[in-house]
Amino acid sequence: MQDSHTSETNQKSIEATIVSGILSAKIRPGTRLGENQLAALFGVSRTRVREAMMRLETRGIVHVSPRRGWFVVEPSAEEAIAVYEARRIVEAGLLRSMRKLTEEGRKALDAHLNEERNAMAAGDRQRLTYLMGDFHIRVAELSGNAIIVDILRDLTARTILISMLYQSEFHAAQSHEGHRRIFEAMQAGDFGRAAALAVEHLDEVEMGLDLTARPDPLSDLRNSLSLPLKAASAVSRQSDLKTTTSKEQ
Amino acid sequence: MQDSHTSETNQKSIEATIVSGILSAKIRPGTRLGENQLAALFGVSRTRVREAMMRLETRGIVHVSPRRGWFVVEPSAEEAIAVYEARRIVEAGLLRSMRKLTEEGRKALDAHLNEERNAMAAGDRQRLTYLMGDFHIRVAELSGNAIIVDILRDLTARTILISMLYQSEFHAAQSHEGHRRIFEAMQAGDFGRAAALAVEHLDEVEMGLDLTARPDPLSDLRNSLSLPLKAASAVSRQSDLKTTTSKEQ
DNA sequence: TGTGGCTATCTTGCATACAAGACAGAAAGC
DNA sequence: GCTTTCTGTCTTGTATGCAAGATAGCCACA
Repeated sequence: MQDSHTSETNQKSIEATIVSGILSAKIRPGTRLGENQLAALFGVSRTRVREAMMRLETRGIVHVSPRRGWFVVEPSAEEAIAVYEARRIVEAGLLRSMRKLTEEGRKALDAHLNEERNAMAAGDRQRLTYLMGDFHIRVAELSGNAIIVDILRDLTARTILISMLYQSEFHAAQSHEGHRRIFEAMQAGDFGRAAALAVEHLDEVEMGLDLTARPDPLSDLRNSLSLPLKAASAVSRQSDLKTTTSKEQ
Repeated sequence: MQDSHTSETNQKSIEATIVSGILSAKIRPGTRLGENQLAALFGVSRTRVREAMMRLETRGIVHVSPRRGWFVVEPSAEEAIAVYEARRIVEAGLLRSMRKLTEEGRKALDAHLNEERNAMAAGDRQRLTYLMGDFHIRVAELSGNAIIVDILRDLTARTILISMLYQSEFHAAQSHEGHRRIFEAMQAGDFGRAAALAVEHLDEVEMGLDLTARPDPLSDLRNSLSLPLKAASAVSRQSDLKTTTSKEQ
């Protein structure tokens, strides 16, 4: 893929490499990302690694446990629900805002669905995971709105982490069918239906999760004893303005 | 407002202070944010300031001009359009996803609309700018989804920067009326209509912009010649005693 | 065997030092 | 007077050093 880790690596590539690794299900939730390790891997100093980590933290991809290290986030069940909810909101809004599917867009999605089919036939689960997420990013790209694309990319990355934690079986065929139907509605110019189908599709995937399965079997014990380790799931980043009281939890 | 800049300041507060300053229209687009200046203001070293800047950069709030400094973003006309588009997508999706308005929520919005009225009566433009943006954040807060709230907060901050650049007149009454109607639809439980009204409202505000007015009349010339410079018109720094106010651009 | 405490080591947190680019203003040349 | 060049200063870019917390393992001891 990338030309090893020559001195060429600019700082953005650390970020991109990690996100890419998550999107393609090569990096698991909870993976420790040591500053020294990454610095050595990318041939830079800790300073640049830290900058990348800070950026990834604001994107909700990693979190830091003070003096212990950086970890790929392990979304809690509550966070998982919030991510799916956010995706439904954004994706439905996105589809509903569309007015027509360009020929170019039609081709892109069609090609993508073919890739999904091929990966299913080949039984390549890792690639399937990547493709299932990528479909939604491709839809976002059709809007031409970079802001929305970025938002959905990060949400998709989190979604993949969630499925690595809570998804017991992988219903690829079901997801593919969902994508196919969304595409069909878009092709028919019925974006309201496409939006409804997208919501339905995300609901299905969310329903396929076992949110009672704890990522860390001891997490509730830890939490009740307030013994931080892993999971530190406390509120991603709240409020630049009026934090007020809602610390609840 | 905030308890000065005691040694207590943690790094998040740099971020929060700047975003808050933008949301309340106290920081103008293009403002230079020198690392040394901020470090002195907050009583920390440049390291922490840089971390905050990096985070704000990923949030689309500031950008860095290599070896020249950090600046509050000055969205281009194209970016402005993208921001409004993104807001329409997210806010419409959000409203449409709602099922009911709780009594608590109704009270919060009602109180907010009262604040808008008061500020209009008082003619406090800066506060009005803040309130007009805050309405949308409050709506997002009703969803209870922190992800959506964060997204909309950042988009709102950018919106305020955009209006400071391109909005010649401030149609506060019109915006207030838009908010009132959205609230009314929500109260009636008609969230589809609320979403449509929100889109309409954002359209109106966007239409009120003069996107042909360049933030810097020379920017295109500068860009084409890659001659960066920007005098950060007025206000920006208080450190030097140079009295030569830039009388020409 | 089990328990408590100590220490060595590894981690990030943060500040600082220095390098290098960008700019402004003086100086030089015409 | 006008332009060009040079140089000093200011800015960020990056690495590194040191402090301090967290952890694991060892050892003493009951």
